[in-house]
Amino acid sequence: MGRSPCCDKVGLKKGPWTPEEDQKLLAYIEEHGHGSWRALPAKAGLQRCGKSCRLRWTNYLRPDIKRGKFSLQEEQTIIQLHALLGNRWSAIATHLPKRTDNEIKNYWNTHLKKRLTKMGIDPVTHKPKNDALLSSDGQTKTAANLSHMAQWESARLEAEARLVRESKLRSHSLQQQIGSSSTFASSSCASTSASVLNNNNKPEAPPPPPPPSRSSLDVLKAWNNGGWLKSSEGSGAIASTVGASGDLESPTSTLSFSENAPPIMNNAIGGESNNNENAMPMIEFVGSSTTSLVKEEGEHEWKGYDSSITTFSSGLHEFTMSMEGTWEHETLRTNASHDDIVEEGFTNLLLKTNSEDPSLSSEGGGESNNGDGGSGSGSHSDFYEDNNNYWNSILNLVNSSPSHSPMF
DNA sequence: AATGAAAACAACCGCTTTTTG
DNA sequence: TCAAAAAGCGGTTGTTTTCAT
Repeated sequence: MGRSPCCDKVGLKKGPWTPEEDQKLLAYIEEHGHGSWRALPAKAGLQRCGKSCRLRWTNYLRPDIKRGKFSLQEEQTIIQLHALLGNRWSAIATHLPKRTDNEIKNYWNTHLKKRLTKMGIDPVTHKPKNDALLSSDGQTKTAANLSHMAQWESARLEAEARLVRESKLRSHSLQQQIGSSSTFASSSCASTSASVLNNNNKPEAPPPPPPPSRSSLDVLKAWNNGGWLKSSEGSGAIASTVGASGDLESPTSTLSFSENAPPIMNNAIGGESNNNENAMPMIEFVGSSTTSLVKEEGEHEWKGYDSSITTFSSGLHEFTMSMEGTWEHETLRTNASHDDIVEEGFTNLLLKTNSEDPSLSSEGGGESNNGDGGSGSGSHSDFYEDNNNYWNSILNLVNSSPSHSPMF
């Protein structure tokens, strides 16, 4: 059937926006809301296509976005979430208050990607580039398994997120039916502003449903709280313990999975078959993660990031890790250039081996229930620990996402 | 001071997904 | 139910700025 172009391109201006154009667009939206983007340019007296106006508004003119340099914390967040989510910029953006996906994407492409590359880390896989050189069996195998694990978990989280979102939507519509109103916290920046401004035409329009990544977080949080394992142990029903820990506003939702047989991973870590129960490598973060983010009222700058000791255990491994040392940027900040800080901070974050900190050493190798002990288990390779540290830090990040962020 | 290269940023393009009538 | 419109999203390109020579 084909689709009509978003606008007829004849006579429409392209390229950078002028202050005058910005002013026109701002003034029009402030007064009328954007309504239909297609119709907006004519009404606002702009020689632009509606899509261009929408992008300009979404990425630059909206009052609720922050411009300017990314903080170290933001950079860390981006890197960690990119490791988890890949190039899903909009999902990443929901974790960074007031930042747009476009800005994050650009920042990644122009700064962070290069920086990681420079550090010898593949920005796509977030693994050291010399993987290939990790010749021998165990390490390569471990790397492969971790990669599988990450991919599998990512896919699983997506599926989870969908289900949780659907569940919440149902829950929300039910609430609406019974007259309950506005239990939603603000959604993502974009949808928030859009929903507000859309009110011009449809003042009664309900706020948009929470973004999927919110659900992803919920799942992670639930998972992180141990609820995942606990609830899934018996029946395969997965109870999302959202809100159970008291740090989330949304109601508890319970879902059931028909697929009680998750995709079989190419063995769990270490490649051992681990009884019947662990066709998939469950990872449990045994709840001592005390990481917290403190956000100052009125400004969305992370003021601190407590160190934490997190026990990381999978069905096969258990580690106790301290994130201490990772967040020393406040000190570093005073003594080094931004890039130096980042180099240091990220290097510590991503590559720091446990050898520097006794508490980082794998607790008894953690492999208490690992009968394998084979490749890579005798001594955790640095790579292995690095990976766990890395992924743990990602989940710590997710776990510590403020419940009142726009994400929620 | 001039110039070319690299970096950074802003915007566009085109595809996909969601919404609406 | 279906088609069109709108919005979302990620990749890419074009322009501007900065830096090195």
